[in-house]
Amino acid sequence: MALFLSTVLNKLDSKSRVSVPSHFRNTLKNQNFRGIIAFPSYSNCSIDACGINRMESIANSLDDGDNYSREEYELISLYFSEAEKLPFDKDGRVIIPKKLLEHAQIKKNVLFVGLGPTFQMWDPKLYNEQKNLTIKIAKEKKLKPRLKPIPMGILKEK
Amino acid sequence: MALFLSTVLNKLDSKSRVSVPSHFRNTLKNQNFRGIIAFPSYSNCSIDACGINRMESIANSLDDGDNYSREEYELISLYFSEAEKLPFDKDGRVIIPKKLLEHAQIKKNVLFVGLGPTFQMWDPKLYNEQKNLTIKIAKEKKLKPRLKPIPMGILKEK
DNA sequence: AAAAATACCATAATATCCCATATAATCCCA
DNA sequence: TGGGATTATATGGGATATTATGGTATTTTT
Repeated sequence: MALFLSTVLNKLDSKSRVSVPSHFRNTLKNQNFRGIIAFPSYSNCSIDACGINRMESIANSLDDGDNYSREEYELISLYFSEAEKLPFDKDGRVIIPKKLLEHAQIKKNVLFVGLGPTFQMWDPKLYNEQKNLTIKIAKEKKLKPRLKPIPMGILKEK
Repeated sequence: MALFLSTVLNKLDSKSRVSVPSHFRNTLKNQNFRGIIAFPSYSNCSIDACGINRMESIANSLDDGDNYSREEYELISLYFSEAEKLPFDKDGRVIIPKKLLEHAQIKKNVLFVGLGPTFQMWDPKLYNEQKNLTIKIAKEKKLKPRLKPIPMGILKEK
């Protein structure tokens, strides 16, 4: 499975092109389509993206059966309708459609944010705000991720 | 499962490279990626690290289903965004990104500390302080180590 | 023909590979 | 068991390849 990690800042040029970070490209190397799938995030001002294999497996699971409630089904359908297939050029860049740029309020810089199975593209400033909010909420609610990269036992020592 | 033990001091060179201790490398030998995953520790000034298999299993559990609240999901996503995939070069070294070096205040020396399923990278001086603090607190509270020197025991405790 | 999309090229910065050496660990045989 | 020989490891530096990014040319669309 694809695993997108870390965050990288790249520039949007006058033709709405950006380099997709090379390690993201490597992660996508043996997928059925040389490029990315991108669509507006419904929960915030960012662009969601992933490789095509993920979309295909979602499509399959949509097809075979009753995995989803009606509402989920509708939501996923919406994704498909708004998703764009963005191929890499020779240098590993993609052209980001105007619609998506507007949704994410991206002008000059594109922040690629790895989220594991997917990644997002953000305006750097908006991302910082979102990130701070997430941390603030986590602190207020005393959230700890149940799944920690460091074992519970060791942390509790401190 | 990977098992990292003991403590090793290595040097950071002018290109931000360090040798990962050879026995750590051996521990990672049959993982899906020849290198390490590293991210800022959220509880102190060190770099947390592990093999990719651990991250993949976290990514999978993120993906399949409703295990998480929205806030938890966002928090875990933050970890992915701050994690770096650091491949070994031919000689078993990794390049540590500037961000991580700053977080851990590492300049010249890197202390590798095995923690069982994961390990950490420290500035030696900071590690000593942390260690002394831990010991001091343990004495004050008259804690006795319930834990055995074999980490499996430690983990099962909790 | 004009505009838009696509392919192609150039370059500076960066990361990667490759080799050389010093040090430490291991082996092997008397 | 000792101690030289051999191998593995850590670390430095130079050469090479990638990457990000800008721009120009070519094709396609309208």
